[in-house]
Amino acid sequence: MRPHTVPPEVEFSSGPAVATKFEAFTRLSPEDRAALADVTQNVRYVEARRDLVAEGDKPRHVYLVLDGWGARYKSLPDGTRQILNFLLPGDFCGVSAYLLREMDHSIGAITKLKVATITPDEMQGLRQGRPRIAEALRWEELVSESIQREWTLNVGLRIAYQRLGHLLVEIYLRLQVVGRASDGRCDFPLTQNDLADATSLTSVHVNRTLQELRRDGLIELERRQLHILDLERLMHASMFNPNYLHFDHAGQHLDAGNHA
Amino acid sequence: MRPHTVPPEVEFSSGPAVATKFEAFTRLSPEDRAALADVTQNVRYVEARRDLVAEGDKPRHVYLVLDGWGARYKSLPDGTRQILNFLLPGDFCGVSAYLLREMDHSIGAITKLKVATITPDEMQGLRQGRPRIAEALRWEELVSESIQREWTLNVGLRIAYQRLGHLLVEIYLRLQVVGRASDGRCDFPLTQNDLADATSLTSVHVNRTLQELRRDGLIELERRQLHILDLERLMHASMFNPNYLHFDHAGQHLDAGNHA
DNA sequence: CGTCTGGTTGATACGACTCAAATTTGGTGG
DNA sequence: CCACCAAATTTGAGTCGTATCAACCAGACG
Repeated sequence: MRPHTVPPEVEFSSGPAVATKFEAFTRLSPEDRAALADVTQNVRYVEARRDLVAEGDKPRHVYLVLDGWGARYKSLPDGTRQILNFLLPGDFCGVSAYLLREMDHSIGAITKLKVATITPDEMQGLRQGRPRIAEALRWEELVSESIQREWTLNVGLRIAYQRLGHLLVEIYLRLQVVGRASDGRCDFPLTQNDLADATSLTSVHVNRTLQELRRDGLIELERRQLHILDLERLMHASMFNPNYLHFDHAGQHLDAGNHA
Repeated sequence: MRPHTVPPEVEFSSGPAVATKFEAFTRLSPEDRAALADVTQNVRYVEARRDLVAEGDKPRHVYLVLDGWGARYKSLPDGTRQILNFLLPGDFCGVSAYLLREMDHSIGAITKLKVATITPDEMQGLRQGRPRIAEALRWEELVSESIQREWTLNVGLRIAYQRLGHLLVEIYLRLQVVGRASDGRCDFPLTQNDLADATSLTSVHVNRTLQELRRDGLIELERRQLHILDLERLMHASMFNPNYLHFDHAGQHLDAGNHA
């Protein structure tokens, strides 16, 4: 166990997260991987709790999260804030946003964030030259839309206990697919306040509900480390159906016929 | 005023909804319009309250709503249902879904639905041959993602009064952009039950909240007709910021240079 | 003319919020 | 290495928005 003076954005290792994730959809050739590595040269860091992009900005770049956690969020005039999704290592954002005049939401860093800055032109080149990556990018967008739908349902239909459980499972599975989680364990840099903003609960209620989840032997959560003690049971308790994540290698048929 | 024996899916007229909507983003050439008309030859009808596609289905076609209202929705094992978005005339669905093994949600008809069935190949052709339409399709997807985010926020952050108000405004503006609404008036085939499923309220509470909105002189709603009496005030009351709809002709720069 | 769907009303219950304060944790500097 | 501080977590008490349950009503339809 690492000393808790180490910042939470410490790297888990296991290669570039995007490539690992894309393998949940298709199989990449060495050339595909090289092309991905190519466009991720331009790195930028954002300090924890600072914004990467703000609502109202003109979208210019595509970003790829290399390390750290971010969040899409939106604020209301009355000061309330809704986290719309978390950005985890391997997640793209703003793939086509350059078509819009201005951002309709903000993106902030939860931990210190390491992102690759990619130009629309580079994306275009990637798409034209590497058809499998083009498909994987499309797939990623579909998954991200699906996640957004599931979040709508999550805040709409589930009570606090299931809602939090559902969120924990989703984060765990998404980290697992990029090689950042295993054995029920993962880094978990979110404060109870973040969880509150993501689940539309108050931090007080999040606190009490987490205690319930702990009391029921479903999770341990301390020192920014999450340990899911019984994934099956937690999934059941929170009515979690993993189908919406589409981590099912649906694009494997693309493997054949491309040896370039 | 039409007699109320006429079914709610009666056509408002004003040309193909998609083309009208795309004009909120870019300017289409006659050839663009012809290409759009070309791929919408294959028409299918779905009776009110039947499903167009069900969760678990293998996605095969792209659909374009020509007339009538539909809804994306998701059900939970406990029988509750969340409407995730409404499909209005001019809305595409499943543009890239063929990449996925199975649907993660269902799409049902609210009223009798008239949809065009488009094959992925036809979409591909449209994209390659008509760059402006390709961009408009991309724009449409971005808007639809943005709407989904706003719904997450809507059910998460707003209280019943604002939440319903917000939904009514959104629907009105979306209908307006396809020429199906004006002067604060539009068809409104949703039952209070549908509104409940869309806002994550109970139909009882929807009923009481609609009465409040009426009492405050913001809306009239009867005989499947919505009349927004004071759009400005309703928008203000529900903290409605139209930026997320991106009806701002962001793609007008594409107009020039294409005379084909 | 009975049936059905959708809308309306009333009474009661509960999940989550609010407000307020105390306690713990992690980081910082003397 | 300990004192100090800010941020995060925890606890308690009271309140409120919305759900639940249960009737009842109105118009559309066969």
